[in-house]
Amino acid sequence: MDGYELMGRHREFDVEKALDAAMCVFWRKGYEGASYADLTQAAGVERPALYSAFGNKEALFKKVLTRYYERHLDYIPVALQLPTAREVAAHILFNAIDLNTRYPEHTGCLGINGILAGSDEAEPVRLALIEARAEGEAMLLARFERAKVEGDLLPTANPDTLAKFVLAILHGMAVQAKAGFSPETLRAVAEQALSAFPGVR
Amino acid sequence: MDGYELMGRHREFDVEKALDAAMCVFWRKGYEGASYADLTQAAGVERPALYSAFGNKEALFKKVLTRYYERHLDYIPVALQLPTAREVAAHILFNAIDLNTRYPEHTGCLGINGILAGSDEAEPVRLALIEARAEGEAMLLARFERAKVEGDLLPTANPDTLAKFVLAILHGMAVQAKAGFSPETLRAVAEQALSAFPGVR
DNA sequence: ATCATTACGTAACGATCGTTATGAAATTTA
DNA sequence: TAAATTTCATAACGATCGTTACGTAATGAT
Repeated sequence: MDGYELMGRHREFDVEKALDAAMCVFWRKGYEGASYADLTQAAGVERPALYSAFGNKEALFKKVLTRYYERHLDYIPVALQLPTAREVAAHILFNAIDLNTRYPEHTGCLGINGILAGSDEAEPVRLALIEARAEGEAMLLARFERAKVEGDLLPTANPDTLAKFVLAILHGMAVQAKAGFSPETLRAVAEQALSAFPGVR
Repeated sequence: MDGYELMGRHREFDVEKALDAAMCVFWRKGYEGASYADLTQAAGVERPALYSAFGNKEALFKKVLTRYYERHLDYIPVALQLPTAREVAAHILFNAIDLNTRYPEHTGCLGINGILAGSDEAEPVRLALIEARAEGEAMLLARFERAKVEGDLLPTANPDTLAKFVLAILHGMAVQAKAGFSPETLRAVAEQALSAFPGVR
């Protein structure tokens, strides 16, 4: 299908750039806090153009969410391949700090910012965010279970609790980043958390 | 002023019950996710009655927030009076778990649920929530500094980092409660966090 | 009993929400 | 060059948002 030219007028805006613009808006304001006026203005595109390219607001958000995981949470699969559970946890925490504070105009985590509260209409999106979060937890749990088999986690360690603990810190730092915490401050929090991580120091 | 009867028609609804009803709605849906239709329906009161009693939506939310701190976060001042820093942290974490999971229809923490994202119009409320969070942190920090003076925190301990770490867990558990975590699961997370707490075991 | 004052329910306000009908402009196909 | 197809910008849709006139009912003060 490559090189095949569709009949009809060509799209005049860059779909990738429009998605990135929408991501910034959703990241800062959450799903419901972001209006279509915000989205079209950020993308520099009229309303019907966004609809024809991505569908409605919910569909657009889900595309953005997928993009967010691919483009900004790509450090997670990388972290999961590190040799020890402790290194995995440290890598995830420190990269999250960078992500949560890198862009001053949209701090915290896109995947968490919309997960807490909203109207009933936004419930499907909240559930999607909850599910995405759970998938990340499942991956981390699987990695910690492997670590137990491989011996770099003690037999007394509980991989499930450990995964949930690391993610609790992750979510807590996302909240604190939204409250204006600096990366240096968050780093101290992460290191304190890692001191609770079982295994050789 | 007690027993003094104001001129004019008497209020027919219970202000306290209306505030509690509004609290439930804000707790579940956040500030922006809660509509005035939701609030009036929950309170069983017509719109102008809410306005005349509490002012506009923002003023109502702030009254509810104050009430939330008084009625549901009252375990914090209690915790701060416990003899050791470790007991303070444990008391706060375990009571937060109970609060975050006690009401299935509005899980998590009212003070956190509205703190992450919203439209520009909701920014004043977000800032108020951020400030309230910071006040709690300041109280915990002061308590940990006292603990260092009193010797139940080692001289090498960093009270500021420790306070922020405990609150990171607190915020993280609020997110996880919103994601459906059971109190038992959250308790395991909290205990894992406490294992990172310096001092005698 | 009359007036002043407050709360009540109804009903509506302008603004914004997400969404879409519509016709002109642009491009490929034939 | 004419037909087919797609995108474009304008403009509007109905619904809901937070907020408030407005007229009536109820109470305290005189």
